Amino acid sequence: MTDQLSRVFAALADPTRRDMVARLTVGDATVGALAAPYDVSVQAVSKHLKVLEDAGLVTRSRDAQRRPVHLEAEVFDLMTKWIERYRQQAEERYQRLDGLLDELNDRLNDRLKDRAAPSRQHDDTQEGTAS
Amino acid sequence: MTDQLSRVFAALADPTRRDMVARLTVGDATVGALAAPYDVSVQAVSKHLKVLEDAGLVTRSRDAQRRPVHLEAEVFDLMTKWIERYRQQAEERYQRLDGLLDELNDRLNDRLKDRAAPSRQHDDTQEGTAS
DNA sequence: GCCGTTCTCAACCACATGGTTGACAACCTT
DNA sequence: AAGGTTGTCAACCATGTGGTTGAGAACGGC
Repeated sequence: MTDQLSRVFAALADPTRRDMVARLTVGDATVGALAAPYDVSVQAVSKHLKVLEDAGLVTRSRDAQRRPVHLEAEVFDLMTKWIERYRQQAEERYQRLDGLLDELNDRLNDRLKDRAAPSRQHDDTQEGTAS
Repeated sequence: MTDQLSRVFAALADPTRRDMVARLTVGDATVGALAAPYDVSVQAVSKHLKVLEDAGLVTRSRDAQRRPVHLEAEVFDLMTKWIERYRQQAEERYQRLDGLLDELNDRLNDRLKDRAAPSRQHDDTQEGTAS
């Protein structure tokens, strides 16, 4: 799971981490402050932050012993872009009522075949790489 | 990791599964067809599909031995809602240029204090639960 | 009825993940 | 200098995840 998009999704797959992100939208916070509401050790929270940091969702600076955590909003765009792209396609497809369309398509092909077109080649190059 | 949103994010944290979703936006497909491009066993793909199904991203019907897979677009909304909510907040905050604002705020408070206002209470009820 | 195709289930394995505790680095306070 | 606060790192443990292989269910074609 090396690519950034995967890391972002994985990071947000945990409710605790999602909650931390939510709380960080109102302002930076120290590790201790972030840990307070949860019933786990500070070390565990530190690990969660590392995951968020590796995903690029968060940065940690320093202020004496503290390490204020800052949310990086730009990374959200990565996800929204990916999601929007396929959500749109999926919805378009839904509204096209494919079943009917496919049937019409088959009939059309039959007619074209009748009119002396050579046998069609099956198209299997569709890849849709998700990078 | 019981809640749906977590399952959706986790499902999309895998590049192979993301690619399958991408390919499903152009139309339903059988397990075999989905497995073809990847260098893994059909069983592995079947497992991936189970994950997507448990997340509600996909449904499997049946047609003789085949099990056509269909993408459920509605679940994407769960994510977009969550993301948009916090992305907006984060961006607003970013554009407010908090550092400067906070400083101005402090100065303003100092002036108000000079003018006989009572001491302000700190607000710590902000929680941002992510359900 | 038998064979090939398509797919799932079960058992197993290597490795990642989320939690713990203990040690300690870095820093402010006194 | 000594001690408290804040946080990370390392080792460990239980559980989850993504892959494998093997067996078999369900079905169409001959």
